[in-house]
Amino acid sequence: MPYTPSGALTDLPAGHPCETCPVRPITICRSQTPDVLADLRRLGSMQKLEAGQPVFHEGDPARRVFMLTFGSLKIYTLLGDGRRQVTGFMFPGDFLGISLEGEYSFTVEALNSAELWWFSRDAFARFIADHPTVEHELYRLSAHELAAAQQQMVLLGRKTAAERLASFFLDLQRRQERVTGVSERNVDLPMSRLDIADYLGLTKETVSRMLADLRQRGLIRLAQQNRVEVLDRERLEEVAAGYEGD
Amino acid sequence: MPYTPSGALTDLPAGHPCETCPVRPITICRSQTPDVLADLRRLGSMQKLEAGQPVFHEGDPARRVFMLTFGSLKIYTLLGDGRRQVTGFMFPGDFLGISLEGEYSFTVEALNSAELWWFSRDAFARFIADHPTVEHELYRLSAHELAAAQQQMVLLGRKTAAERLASFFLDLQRRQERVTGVSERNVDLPMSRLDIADYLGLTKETVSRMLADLRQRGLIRLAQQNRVEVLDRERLEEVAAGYEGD
DNA sequence: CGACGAGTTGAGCACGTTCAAATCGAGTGG
DNA sequence: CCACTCGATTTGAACGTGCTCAACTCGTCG
Repeated sequence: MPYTPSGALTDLPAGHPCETCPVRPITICRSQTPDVLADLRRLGSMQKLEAGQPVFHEGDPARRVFMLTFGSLKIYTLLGDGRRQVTGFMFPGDFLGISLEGEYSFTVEALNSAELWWFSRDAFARFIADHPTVEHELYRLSAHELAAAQQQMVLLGRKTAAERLASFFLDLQRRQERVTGVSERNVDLPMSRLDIADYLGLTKETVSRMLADLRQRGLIRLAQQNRVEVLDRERLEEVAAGYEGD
Repeated sequence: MPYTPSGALTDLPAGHPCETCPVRPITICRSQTPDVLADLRRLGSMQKLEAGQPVFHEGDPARRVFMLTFGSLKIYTLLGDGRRQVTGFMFPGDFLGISLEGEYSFTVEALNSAELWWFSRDAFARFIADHPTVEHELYRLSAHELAAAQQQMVLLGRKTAAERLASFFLDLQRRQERVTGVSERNVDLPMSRLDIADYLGLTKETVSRMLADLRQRGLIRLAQQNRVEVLDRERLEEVAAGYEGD
């Protein structure tokens, strides 16, 4: 159940402001014109992935740049003893691997059937050279990423478990809105409870419990196991922002 | 006790690789040549700050770009009920406010006597237009920032209190090395215990306790209240990375 | 229908918090 | 030079949120 048809990149409404991007790797947003994107595709190759397959691992030499066109990915890093932090999820239209390091500093894995295009570093650099607006766009977007990363630090450093869940659903909702272009009360969860837990700095048990809690408080409904319906967005926003009846 | 003389920017050794930047706002590193920096200064105005004075507040219209030349700053955001997350510290050479949002999304305050240069958005844009290498540099640096932000997410989401402290000291040490160009066992702490706590997602009491813990284990020494000496860097690295005797 | 993995629920525990008191340290005035 | 003050830091004890470990349920696929 991915969010968008595979024609996502050209079909998407242009000029979305990206004001409230949730945390994710560098993204070239919907503001690229179709012909620029067509140029880009010509330089790359397509790759299909099944759920659980890696795009690359932490420590691999960073030779390629990726653009996700279908499905969703998770990004994570591991600590010595196996503790895991998911640092982001990717959706169609997102770019990956544009940090200019010698090695990837995280692992990326498909959450479901995914389709992505890859480019050699050189080809991508040539593309940027041919399209001078792109560099600025990349820079602009990475600034957005950074703002989103700061929001995630606030979440991880200072929010309670329930607040983290609330923030997460609202972020996902906003993001799906940007990808699909339509506002939806239903939010798809292509990731497992464990992935959510590792993203929010919790355990899967706590995620489960807080989900039940938000449900009992009438803020959300579990339409299916992997789909949440936001029933009271306003109150959910309050919870997410740390305003409560306290 | 700031880290560097006020001539920092031109005096700094050129070409530092910035490989392991700790979390901080966008920085134009030491790789800028002195004449480029002189050009930049010509466009801006200098501003002095005392400890505790704000540079700007969350929500202020983002009209200016700043470059810190002396002293240090802290960056934070507040939750509705006063909970605070410090998302970064800034040191001489760091840039601030280059995200292209309409409003600053965080508050910045001086930790001690500081000196910074500011530029109107327009002037800074003109500067970038005149120096085409800078855009690329900015983009490169924000990619580094993002990598550092991801590291901080791992810290906040998955590390224990002791591991957070260890990571923090090592980050600060690396950063002071980059600023001063010399390797030092002593690490200055221009921020209060509360600032450290709010940066690491802890309380000031826990910071104090874990400091005592690391001291008792012979990994650090408290030279003064605001200066830590790293006694056993290797073991401290192990603690920071989450490898322990477990 | 049975088996397996993912998700939920429950009980006890632990790490870090909270609240309170003691100590330290820098600055001020006698 | 020392006494005093005030804030920052450290230390202590009780508490609580979220974790751990275990049992149970659900959904999916053979």
